[in-house]
Amino acid sequence: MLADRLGYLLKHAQSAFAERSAAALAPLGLTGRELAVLTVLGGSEALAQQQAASRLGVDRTTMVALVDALEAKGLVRRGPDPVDRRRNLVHLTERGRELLDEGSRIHAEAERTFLAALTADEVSQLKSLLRRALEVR
Amino acid sequence: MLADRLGYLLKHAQSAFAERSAAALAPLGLTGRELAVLTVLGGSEALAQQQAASRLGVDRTTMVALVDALEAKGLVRRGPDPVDRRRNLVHLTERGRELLDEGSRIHAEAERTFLAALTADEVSQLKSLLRRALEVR
DNA sequence: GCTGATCGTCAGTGATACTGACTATCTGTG
DNA sequence: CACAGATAGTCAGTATCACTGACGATCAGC
Repeated sequence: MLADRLGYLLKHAQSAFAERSAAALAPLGLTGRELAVLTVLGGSEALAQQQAASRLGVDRTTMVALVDALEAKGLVRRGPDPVDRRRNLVHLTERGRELLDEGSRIHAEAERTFLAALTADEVSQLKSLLRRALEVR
Repeated sequence: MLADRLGYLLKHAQSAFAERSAAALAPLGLTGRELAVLTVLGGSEALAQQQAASRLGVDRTTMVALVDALEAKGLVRRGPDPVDRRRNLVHLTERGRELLDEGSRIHAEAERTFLAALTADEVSQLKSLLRRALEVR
């Protein structure tokens, strides 16, 4: 049975949610990936591109284009790392933090509607199961 | 927190599992997508390409290349549909059914090792939650 | 002060999926 | 029966995405 196969379920859940989330974020001019970068950068201190990339699980060459796009929109700015000049520290701008807040709100809302068939308990169960499956590797 | 975001969890679970499953299937000369096609075709009667595509959730133009590859490997064969000559009915060959059986075994095994951190109950819980989230749309 | 490693960047590549157009065929209407 | 519109499979072109390999700049250890 196809619908019992993990690969099928994950792939379709992922793509369906990505589509819904992209549509919800479009009015902000943000993609889901860009919001994810803002989220990573929203922590206490600025990160080098590579650090941001590894937290996000993307390649450092992919991060270049993501930061390019965000910088072009004025949401982040690259700055030199005083202690290691190979690195760019990426900071959120004020506008970047605004969009991060607004985007997070929208993302949470998209999650709720996507998982409308599940109770709040089941949602956290689902996330916890996925997290545990991922943590092992 | 990034690891709480559904999109992040789904994307990484999907790609990690796809990678593992592809590696496990490689000795058979099959990709995960090809095995999925064989699975869909493994039902009681032959399907037209479009029917197979919609059950799999892929585009009909994508199915063309998938069937091309499987036919080149001798695992399926295209035949005319006697009642609608626009359609190709796609049948499993004997070898195709052998590889479907072997591939299903390997896929199940890959699923078990991928979800090794979860109990059997939790695995079916996870699948059932994903299935319910998908069924709504 | 050298050697090897790391960071950001860029060009090129491969996989994936889609759109649009085309042919052949079917279906329904008159 | 004839014709219009819809559908199946195919193909070319395009967009996205992520990766590899290379490069210059910089760092760290001996």
